[in-house]
Amino acid sequence: MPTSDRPALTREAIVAAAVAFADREGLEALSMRRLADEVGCGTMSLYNHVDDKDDVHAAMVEHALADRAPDTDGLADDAWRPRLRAIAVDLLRVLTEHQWMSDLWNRAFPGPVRTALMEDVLATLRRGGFSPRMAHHGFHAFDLYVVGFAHQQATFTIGLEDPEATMQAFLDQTPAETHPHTVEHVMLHADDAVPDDDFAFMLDLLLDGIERHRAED
Amino acid sequence: MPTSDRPALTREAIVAAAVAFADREGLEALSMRRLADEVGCGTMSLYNHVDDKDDVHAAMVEHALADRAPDTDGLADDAWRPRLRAIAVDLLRVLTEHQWMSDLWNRAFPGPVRTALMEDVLATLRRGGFSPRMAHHGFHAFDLYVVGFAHQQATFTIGLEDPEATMQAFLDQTPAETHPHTVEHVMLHADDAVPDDDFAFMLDLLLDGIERHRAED
DNA sequence: ACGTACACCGTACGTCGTACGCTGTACGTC
DNA sequence: GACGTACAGCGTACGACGTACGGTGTACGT
Repeated sequence: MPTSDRPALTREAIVAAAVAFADREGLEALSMRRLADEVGCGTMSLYNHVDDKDDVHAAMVEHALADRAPDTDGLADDAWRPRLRAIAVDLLRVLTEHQWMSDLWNRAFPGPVRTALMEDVLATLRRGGFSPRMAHHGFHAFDLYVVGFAHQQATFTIGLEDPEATMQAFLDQTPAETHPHTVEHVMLHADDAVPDDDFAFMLDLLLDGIERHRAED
Repeated sequence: MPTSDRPALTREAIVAAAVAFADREGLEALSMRRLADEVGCGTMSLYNHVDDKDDVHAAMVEHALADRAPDTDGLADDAWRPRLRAIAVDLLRVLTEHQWMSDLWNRAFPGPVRTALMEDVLATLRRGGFSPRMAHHGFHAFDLYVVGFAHQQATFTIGLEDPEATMQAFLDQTPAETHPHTVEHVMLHADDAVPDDDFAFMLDLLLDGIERHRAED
């Protein structure tokens, strides 16, 4: 059992493998045994670099969130609206690239990377002229919107193995006579496949709403 | 092994027991074995009335959602704003009474009760003068807000076994010099324990935002 | 040359969801 | 009454899971 001549087991390597695996096979397929196979080590060897599965989850969020790169070049410090928009669009990109992230968002303990994002949003609001109380509300609304949207997208797009059949099953159980508006709604989903439109609408709803309260408290 | 002289095993009884158990011990503590113990039958007997665990989850959501009772008495059909507000407040009540629901919301296949809620919200918007497209957007924003808020509340209030210590651990790892706004934000959480304020703020943000788009498309 | 520390991992325990097949009762048909 | 069938209930078993524990070997400070 040589301990050298192997690439050396690292926390970073483990977490990166976990992210890659979850991207490929989904979060619920990720077990400590499969992760060890992926890394190429015994199952229990993982525990030399990781506390437990929750620790892996938290580290995965941090790892994936690390390539966040909001495009705020040339934006003034107090240009809170375009800044928040850039942060939101970029965050949605990361959340979309890693479908498992929204699941973990509220479960995993926030690390430094997530905290930096938090500070970023809050600082943007405060520099934009919002009071601490309004920045508080704005932050929560922002978080809710972006992550919630990504979560819905993830569960509806990927969570279902056969979206077409699932939608048909849903329509079969909701007669148009008693649920005309629901059927109409589902049809809108079937027609245009543009969730980008939804996201932009909700984001503007949020930003517009916040702006109206900028002077308060 | 008498099959009678026992209260008779029913799908309803199983689901009700599952809801009660999850309310008491949490969703992750709910296993098919423990549920069987709760009901007072063998584990596999459950499967005579239930497809699998996912089926139990979906039925739990339907069961809990069934005592929804929005206070819309005396409200005009086209009074969409107070109607939506009443629906939201009532839905939040149900989601708060059953902390596990927001977890299952996007996972469980929607049954007739959930569909009725959907139809209720959409009909309210359409009767209020919104176009199909705007009702579509409004519905999603509504869903996102209410369930997302409940989800955050549930994971932060109950998900943590020791909220006090967890918050302190978070503060310990985020120095005030580098993250002044984050610390400020967390302090606001510690000071006033009024999430009602947060919910009302976000709900009005949403309703105000929607109202501005009532004439469109 | 020896002691210690520690990365690695084989084994094992208690849990999970559920497939399978056996039981015994209830009931429709003569 | 006798018999056949259907079906609710459940004991057992299988393959997964997270992870506690203890052994084993290498590397390194002395």
